[in-house]
Amino acid sequence: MNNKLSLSDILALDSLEAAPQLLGVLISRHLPQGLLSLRIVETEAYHQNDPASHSFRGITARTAPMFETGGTIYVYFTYGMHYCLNIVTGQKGAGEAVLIRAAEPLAGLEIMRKNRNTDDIYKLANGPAKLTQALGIKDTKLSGKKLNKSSIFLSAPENPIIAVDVVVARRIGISEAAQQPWRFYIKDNPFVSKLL
DNA sequence: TTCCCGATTGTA
DNA sequence: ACAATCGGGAAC
Repeated sequence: MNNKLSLSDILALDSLEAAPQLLGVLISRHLPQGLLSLRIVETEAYHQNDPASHSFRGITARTAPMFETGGTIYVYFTYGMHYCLNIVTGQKGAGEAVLIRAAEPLAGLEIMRKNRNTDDIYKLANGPAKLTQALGIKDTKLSGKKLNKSSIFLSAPENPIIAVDVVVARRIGISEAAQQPWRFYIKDNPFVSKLL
């Protein structure tokens, strides 16, 4: 792994390569109430040749953003009540994305506490739908928008994650048949979604 | 048009 | 362990 890659370089990678590289990267959102910022600590890779991926069956109205160029945002609605945020990676037409599963809150804590209705900092964004709640994402309007050209943007970390601190694990919430070790998280980080 | 189920979370 | 809750996509 190479931590000298720029963000745009990372977004151009295959999702399996990009997912671990996105650990430690800062994700932020500008809201009228203020700036929210978090450090990504857990990701999962999805790609077109992957039965568990929404892109597996091709382009639809919902999944079209997954087939856009790296840096596009893909937001989907699930379980009748939750939204999850993905960062599309790779080339246009590839159908790849990285699900942001958990992050460490850095700025805008009071706004996130209000959005999540909890004071526990460890529970603000330790799950994909908790993260979107913390960020105030309540619909799929951001899906198809570009990072850094919308309210959501990424920025390089001051202290990049080193490869030895990245743990590889099975994805969560995926049927057994499609299980693959395509989840990545920062070792011993207390803001990850689960301890397995 | 009908039916099944999910890249989850909070509560019992 | 399980209900909540509804849109997407496959099947009819």
